[in-house]
Amino acid sequence: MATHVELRKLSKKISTLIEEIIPTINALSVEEQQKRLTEIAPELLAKKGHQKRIRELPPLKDAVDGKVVTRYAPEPNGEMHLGHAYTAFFADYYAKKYHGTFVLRFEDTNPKQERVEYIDSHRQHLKWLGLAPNKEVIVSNDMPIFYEKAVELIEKNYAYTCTCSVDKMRDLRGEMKSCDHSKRDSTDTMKDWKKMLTGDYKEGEIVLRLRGDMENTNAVMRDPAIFAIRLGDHCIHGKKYPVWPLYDFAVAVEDNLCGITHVGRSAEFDTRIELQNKIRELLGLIPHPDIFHYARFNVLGSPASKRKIKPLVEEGKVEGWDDIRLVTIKGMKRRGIVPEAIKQVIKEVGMTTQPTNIDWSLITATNRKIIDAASNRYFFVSDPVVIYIEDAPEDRICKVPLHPDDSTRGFRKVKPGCIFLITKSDYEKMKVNDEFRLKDLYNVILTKKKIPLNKIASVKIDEELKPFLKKFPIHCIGKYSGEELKPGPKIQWVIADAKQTVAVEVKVPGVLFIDDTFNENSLKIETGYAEAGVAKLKPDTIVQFERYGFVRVETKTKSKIFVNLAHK
RNA sequence: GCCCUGAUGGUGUAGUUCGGUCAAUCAUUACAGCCUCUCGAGUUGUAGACUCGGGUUCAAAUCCCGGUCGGGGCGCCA
Repeated sequence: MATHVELRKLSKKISTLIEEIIPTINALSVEEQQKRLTEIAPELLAKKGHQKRIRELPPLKDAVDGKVVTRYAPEPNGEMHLGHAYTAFFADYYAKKYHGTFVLRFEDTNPKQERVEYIDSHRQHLKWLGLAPNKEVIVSNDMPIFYEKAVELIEKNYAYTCTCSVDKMRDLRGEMKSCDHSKRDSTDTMKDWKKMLTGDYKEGEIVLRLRGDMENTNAVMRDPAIFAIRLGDHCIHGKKYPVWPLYDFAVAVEDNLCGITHVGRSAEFDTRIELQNKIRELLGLIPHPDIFHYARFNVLGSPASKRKIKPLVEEGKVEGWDDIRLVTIKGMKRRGIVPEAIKQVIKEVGMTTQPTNIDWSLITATNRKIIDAASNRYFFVSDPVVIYIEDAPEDRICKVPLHPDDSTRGFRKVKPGCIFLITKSDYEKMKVNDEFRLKDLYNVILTKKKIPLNKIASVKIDEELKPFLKKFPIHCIGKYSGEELKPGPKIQWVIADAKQTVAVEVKVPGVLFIDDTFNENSLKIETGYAEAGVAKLKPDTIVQFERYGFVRVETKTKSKIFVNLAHK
């Protein structure tokens, strides 16, 4: 009926017919029904094909190919996090989609907050993410223009200076009443404005207000301040400018200067559109950009806001802004989340207008699929236990592929002896007489548990090995039981020899917050040994420790290598 | 308090503009099978949702009215 509109008039008759015929059909057996259907309409029997689609973001309103200008406009007052990446991604995505321009704009109009290092940090992280602005703008460089526009508003009497306190003004705005200053004319305002610029007023004593509408239901329209005195040292301009534009004024003018056609931003700004449009109208700076909104983007247990992270950094509850539990770009990079995964997740979540609380599993699952094919495999034994293998074949070389699905990546070769390290949890699961396989090597039957090596007469241990073996209190004995590959547990191992292993320390990230309370156990350190090849890996390499997880190499010292667990 | 905004499985999304193809998409998650010399990847299957109450209609996730709940704003922050 969706396609055959003409049938809709007959809908009553049709439903009657349907009801009449249903009992007849139901009386038939399933086979019978299938047979009949094949005769009448075989296409209905075909299974609906499930296609994996690549999700595309919705088209932009009024977008003209080649003319779209988007922006990512962070304030350089903190580290870039997932929320920033979200905005930057859309700006980049739509600029590319419509062959337009992506502007990176630093909104550095609060001298006390901004830092040059953050400007740099945003640039670098964008690059790392593969988001490429075509143009960069630093808002504070346009201060002369802002002053010019302020004078224009004052001359037209669209603005007035006001010395009311913040508290008083808050009350007045609540009551929808103007203050006495609003009655002053443009000559008085101009005098004050000049005094503001020459330093005759102190910080906090006076602001320039827009003549808005004190009775507007949208409270931001009630004579908002648009310029204020700020005497701090600006990171680029020092003390050159005593008076600074406030957010809405700066954005309204700057969007026009940059020729921005489409703005994506998070929904907390939606009430400001009216104000920014009004400012532009008063100054004749038309057209307005189109705004598309999306809601805040949260990761469950990992706050993104500076407000929440800063205390953690200061109290030392996290290692810094690049802590691997955080969703700062730095942190995710260190953890081993790759740019493509971040972008895929952002695209998948899309531009919903309701606040989202995505789970880390969405990020880790996406990341895992991307890095799986590119990550070499290594054996790692955490919390090791020593096992001595009786009758172990001597003088053999073990050759293991670096990747199970891609032999072109090469192999790692080791010469095993008869003493190995295996993971304690594997050991604990096994009983005496259980058979298991040292993966890629041979089968072993566990013969004795908890036997110190020096109590076994048949074991001869190199003097050289003794100090190394002392570190492991639990020992056990196994017996070689053939080469044949058969079902059953296959466990990872490394050779018990300081020269053929490397000590590894793994940082294991957990969830930072559980129901809004800080999780004291959110970071765990695990130690163990990996095969020697791991020692040669360069920092920033991502590999998989088999049956353990994907890890990113962080740093190394002569005797130890430090890695971060990205995820299982 | 006033003003925006939103509500689809545990989580994230598609579908809502313009009612019928929705017996609701894709993914994540959990479990199981296959495959695999990893507990990874791949693959197959199973589980799980239209916020509630009314209304309109032959037909409502979709339209209308009311309730509930969530998020945000009301700065000399951005």
